[in-house]
Amino acid sequence: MAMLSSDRFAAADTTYLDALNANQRRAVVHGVGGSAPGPLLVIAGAGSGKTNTLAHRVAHLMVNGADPRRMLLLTFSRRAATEMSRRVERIAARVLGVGSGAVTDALTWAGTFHGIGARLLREYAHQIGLDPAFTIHDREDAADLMNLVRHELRLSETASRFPTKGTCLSIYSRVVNAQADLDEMLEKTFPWCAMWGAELRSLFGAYVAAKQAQNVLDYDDLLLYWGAMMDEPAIALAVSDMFDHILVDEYQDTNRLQSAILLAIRPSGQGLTVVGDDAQSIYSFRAATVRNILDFPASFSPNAEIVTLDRNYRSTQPILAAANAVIEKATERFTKNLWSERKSEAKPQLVTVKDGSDQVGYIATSILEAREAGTPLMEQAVLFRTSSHSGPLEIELTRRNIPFVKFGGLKFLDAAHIKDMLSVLRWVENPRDRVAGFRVLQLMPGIGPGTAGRILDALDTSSDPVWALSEVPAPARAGQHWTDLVTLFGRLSGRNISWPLELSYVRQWHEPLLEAGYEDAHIRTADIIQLEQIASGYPSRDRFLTELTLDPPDATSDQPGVPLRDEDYLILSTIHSAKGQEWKSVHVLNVVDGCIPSDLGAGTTEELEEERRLLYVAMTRAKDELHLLVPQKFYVTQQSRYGDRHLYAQRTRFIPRAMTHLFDDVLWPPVTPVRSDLLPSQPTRVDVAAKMRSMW
DNA sequence: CTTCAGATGCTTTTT
DNA sequence: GCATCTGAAG
Repeated sequence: MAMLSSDRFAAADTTYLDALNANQRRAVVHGVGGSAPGPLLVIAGAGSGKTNTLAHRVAHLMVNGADPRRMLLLTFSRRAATEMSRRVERIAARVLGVGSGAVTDALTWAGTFHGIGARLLREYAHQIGLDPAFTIHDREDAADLMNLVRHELRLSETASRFPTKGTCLSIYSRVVNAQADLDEMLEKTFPWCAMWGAELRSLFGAYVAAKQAQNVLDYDDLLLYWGAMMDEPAIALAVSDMFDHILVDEYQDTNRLQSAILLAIRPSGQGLTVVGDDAQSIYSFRAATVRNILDFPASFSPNAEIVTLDRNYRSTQPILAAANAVIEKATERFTKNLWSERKSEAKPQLVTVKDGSDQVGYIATSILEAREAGTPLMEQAVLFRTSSHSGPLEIELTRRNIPFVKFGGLKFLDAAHIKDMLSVLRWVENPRDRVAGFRVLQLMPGIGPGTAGRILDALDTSSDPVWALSEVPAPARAGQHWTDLVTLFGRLSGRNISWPLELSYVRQWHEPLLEAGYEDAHIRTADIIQLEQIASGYPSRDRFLTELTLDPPDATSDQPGVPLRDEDYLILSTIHSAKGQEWKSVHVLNVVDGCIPSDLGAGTTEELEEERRLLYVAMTRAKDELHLLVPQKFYVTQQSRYGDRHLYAQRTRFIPRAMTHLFDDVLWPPVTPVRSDLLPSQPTRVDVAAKMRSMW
């Protein structure tokens, strides 16, 4: 990237700035050209060209001599990072005349907090007493480990019921991410578990010890260890020194731990830019706090500069008027109303339907009509609060042959047989990882928790796990599976097989177990073939495991095989996963009390406010057409105590009667007879480890 | 110790 | 409706 040296472009053509409005331009050029720009906060409303502005700033910095390899770009997901790189590429290519890919390749430090954390931790592992070969537990693995520890401590045998593994992990995670006190957190957020304070503390202590013994980190550790690492001045200095510019996207969804890390890298705020919108803060369940944005300016002296982007380029004025009305009722708000010049007569639609099946029928019909009118499926989306709400719709779409891709909810990687395969790889990569080993061993007939535990104990005490495994007396009923596993383990550990060929060896071992263990083995085999395809996109086993855990493929599709097909398809997404996206036409499912706001989220005022912002985020995804669906009756499943039942639903409280004039009221099906075919059917310098332990 | 059957209880959203 | 837990049989 030597060709990006500064002087050559000092007088470069900056016409790309002309396309920006005044505030966007202020954000883009802030401090550029001076010695070091001071901290900058960009409050960017929905659809205000946030990504574009950020991309322009990155490009502008580069045009003015900044080295892209010394830029840290923290985004919310890797999808956002890719999108950002793509746009920077386009702008920079135009101005600098650099070939395609050159810029993106140079922006090496672009990713999520967790992803960047993992990279830095591997790099500095030796200095903080961490084995750089650590493996990473996703949420489910972490819960499994929590469960093992929970049983070891005999907490499952308490007289009254102890919180489940998932709840324990949520509490732990929340405490860590909010940097809060356990007892306070229990009191405030998990009152029904408050009686278990002491037990939870000891559980968490043992959990942390187990993670350390097994050389695994969970998601939270990636931030926690990174943060702790920054407490060591020498390391903090070294890390700070790697970057000239740090840009953070979606700052409203960062938590205290993340902001602490950021401030540790840049106490002065020099070269630091954060972008966010408090009206779109929807991740407080993950301990994100809007205080990060509010407190940002005053964290530095002189204070950070603030630029507000309130012109919306996405939606028509009637859609924006409705969205503004919804968010206006928020009890606490800091950003201004958005405005747009996109005139339109069409108000957003408030569609009342009888029940869930009419809702699905309306959507399918409306989507096909829009497609006939020239809006391809890819320009349309259906959004919902909870992943499971899309179930009936998915059935109907499949029935009508409408292809779709779904974001959010259950992931490809969560399927049991995929986890089985990955566990084999993880166990080989890190034989101390008991969760992985436990899972692999129990796949074989005749091996249950007891036997698996003893085998793992034997491995733990040995310095050569491959040898130790071959010394274990073969469990009788496991038969050929056992000897094959020992061979496989030895082969993969020896690294004699090239990646991704390894995976097909694992498959060969796994196949007979798959066929014996699952009724629908042949469907699952297709998934495993797809897994092999995904694997071929990664250079090595460890990269594959790490990046797959940190950045799992987030879409599932109705058709097996190639995940992203060329043909047209509809987008189904949770509102959370729709963050940052936009479509011409948007349908929102179940805009009724009990869904938005969710029953579970209607407890405290804060939770309720977050649900309001969620509806706001959903509405502001739409460019031209917005349909909010209000089924009058809807079916509730899996409710505690009362079982399944029908509920008579009310329109969401966030759109009271006084607000309905901003919408067109639609009743569906219309009173006129409907064609029957349209009716729906159905060397250690800091002992970070000790620090972690002493927390509990 | 494993395995299976029946009982029990519990749910959002994601890195 | 599902996953998880418990208890009894093999």
